[in-house]
Amino acid sequence: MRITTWNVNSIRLRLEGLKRLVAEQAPDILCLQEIKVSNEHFPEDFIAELGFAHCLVHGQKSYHGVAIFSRTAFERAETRDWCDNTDSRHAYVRLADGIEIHNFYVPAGGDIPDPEKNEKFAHKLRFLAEMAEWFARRQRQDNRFILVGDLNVAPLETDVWSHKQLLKVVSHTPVEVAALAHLSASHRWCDAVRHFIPPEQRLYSWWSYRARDWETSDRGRRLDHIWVTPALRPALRSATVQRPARGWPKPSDHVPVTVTLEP
DNA sequence: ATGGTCGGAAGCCGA
Repeated sequence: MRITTWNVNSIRLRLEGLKRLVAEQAPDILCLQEIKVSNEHFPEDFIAELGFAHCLVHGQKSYHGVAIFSRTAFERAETRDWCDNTDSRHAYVRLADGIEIHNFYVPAGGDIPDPEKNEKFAHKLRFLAEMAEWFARRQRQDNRFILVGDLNVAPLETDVWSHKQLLKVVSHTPVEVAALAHLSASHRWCDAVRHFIPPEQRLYSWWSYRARDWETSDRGRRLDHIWVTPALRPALRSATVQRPARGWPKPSDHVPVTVTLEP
C-alpha cells in the first residue's frame, strides 16, 4: 500500500500536478491539505478519472480544507473539529483491513512565536495539545493508525536549512518542537520518513515562494509528515519526499511525501 | 535588517 500526503495550496490550481504525482508515485491513498475549496466546487470527476473512486472531502471556502482519496472503499469516513472552531483541518477514514488514516492540516501559527502576543500561535499550540490528548485517550497497543499531513512543524535540526537561524521562527521554535514531541509520544508514533532517511541527512518538504531561486538557496523546511503507530512499524517498506515537484510548472510550495507499507 | 511571492478573496489577509 502506498500513501501520499501533499499540501496542494489550492486543488483547482494543482490538477496537472496531481495527474503527474499519481503517474509517478502511484499512491493507493492520497491525502491533500489546503484544498481551498468548498465541497460543492470540489473537482471530483477529475479525481475519479485519476483512479480514486472513493473520496472524503472536508472542504472550506478560501481557506484550509482536507481530502482523502482511495482506490478502495472506506469502512468509515469522518471529520472532526478542533479548538472549538469549524476550520476544516482533519478528516479520517478506516479501510477494510482496519487501518485508520488521519489527515491533518495544523495551523501555521502566524509570524510572532509568542502565544501571549499572537493568537494564531496560541491556536497552533492548543491544536497540537488537543491532538495529543485525543490520541492518548484512543491509544491501544494493536491500533493500526497512520497520521499524515502538513503539521507545520520541522522538529529536527536537519529538518531546516539553518537550525540556529530558525530557532525563533515559527515552525522550528523549541515550544512547537516540544508540542510535536508530546503528540508523538501520545501514541508512540513512529516517523515513517525518518525511519528510512537518517536524521543526519537534511530533508525538506517546503520551500517559500519568496525565494528568488528556491533550488539554489535551498532554504527549506520539513513540515509534511507521515507517522505510523507501533503495530504498523514492521510493515514499513520505503519513503520518498518528491523534491522535484517544487520545480514543476505552477508548483505548490509543498512537495508530496510518500510511504509504502506491506501490512 | 528587510523584503521577497503566492492564492483567494475582493481591493487585503493568510501562508
